[in-house]
Amino acid sequence: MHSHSHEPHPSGEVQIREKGLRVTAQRLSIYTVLAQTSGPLSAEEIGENAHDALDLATVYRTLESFVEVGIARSVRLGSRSEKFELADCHHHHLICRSCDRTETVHACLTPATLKAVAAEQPDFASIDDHALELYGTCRTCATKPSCA
Amino acid sequence: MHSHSHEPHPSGEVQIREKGLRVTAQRLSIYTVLAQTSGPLSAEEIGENAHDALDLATVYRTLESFVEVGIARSVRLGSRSEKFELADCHHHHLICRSCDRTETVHACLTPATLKAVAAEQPDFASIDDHALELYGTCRTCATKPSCA
DNA sequence: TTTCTACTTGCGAATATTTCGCAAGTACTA
DNA sequence: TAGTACTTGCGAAATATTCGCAAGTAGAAA
Repeated sequence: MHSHSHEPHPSGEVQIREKGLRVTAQRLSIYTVLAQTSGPLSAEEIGENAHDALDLATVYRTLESFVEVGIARSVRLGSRSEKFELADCHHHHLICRSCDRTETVHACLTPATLKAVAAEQPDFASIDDHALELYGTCRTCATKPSCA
Repeated sequence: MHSHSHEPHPSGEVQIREKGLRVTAQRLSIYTVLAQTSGPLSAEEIGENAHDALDLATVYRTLESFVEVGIARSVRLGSRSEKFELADCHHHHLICRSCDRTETVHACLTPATLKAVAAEQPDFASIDDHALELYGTCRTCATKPSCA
C-alpha cells in the first residue's frame, strides 16, 4: 500500500494540473521559484530567479492564474510592486522598515477578535480573510549606526 | 483665559506648521481633502478632489512629506496604487472584495498577541506598528445576483 | 517692510510597473 | 497523430510614480 506515494512533488506539476491548468515549463519554473523562497517575490524577481528566461508578461499572466485557482496569493507590502507567494498556509509578515527584510509570522488574530470585528460591522455580510503586516526594525539594522 | 482658543483648525495649517513644514496653498488643499474623506485616497483622487488644480508630482511630493513627518500614512490595500490617509488615530480597514468599498475598523490586535509575536521573532529588535486588512463582502454586493 | 535664501511648485520627460494584442508554439484530447 | 484551445514571447500601450529644472514663494533676517 505504500508504493503509490503521495510525495509533495516539489516542482508543482501535480498542484498545477489539479487546478485544471495546463502544465508548461514556464509554470513549473515559476512554481519552483516560489516554492524555494520563503518571502513574497515580485514578478521581476521571479523572472530573474527562474531557471529559463521568462518573459515578464508570462510571469504576470501565470501569477494571475495561480492566484485565481488558489495556488498563489498576492501580497502588497510597503514596496511599490505587487508580490506573490505560494498559498500553502495562512500566515502574516513582519517587515523591517529600514531594509525591507520580510519574515513569516504564524501568530494570528484570535477567533474572538474576528468575531468582535464582524459584529461591529453591520454593513458587511461576511469577513472571510485578512492580512496582517507587522513593521519593525530587524537586529541587523538596529545595530547599524547609519540609521537616524 | 478663554480667548486664545485651541480650535482644531480644520484646514491643517497648525498641523503642517507644527511639523516644521512650510504652509502653502497646495499643502492646505491636500490636507483638507484628506480630512474630509473617511477612507484612504490615491494621489490622483486627491488631486481631483482638491479645490485648486494640483500637479500630480506636487501631490506625490506633499504626501511624501506628510508621511515623513507623521501627518499622513500610506496604505496599500488591494488596489494597484498607493493610498493615503491622515494619521490621526490607529485603525484598520475592512475591504469588500467585490466592490473595493473600504470601511474603518477600530478593533485591533491585543497587546498580548503583539507581545507573543515579538517573542517569537528573535531576529527583530522591535515591532512598532502594524497594519491589518480584513477582506469580505459587503451587504450590497452579497445581495447582487451578478457576483459569481 | 524689504531682502534673501532655501524650500516648493509646475511642467515635461524619464522610469517603473503592469497589461494588451497578436502571431507562433504547444499541451492535452480524442 | 491531428485538432483545438490555451500559452507564450514580443512589442507596444496603459498606468503609476519620480526626477530635473527654471520660476515662484514662505518665512527668517535685516
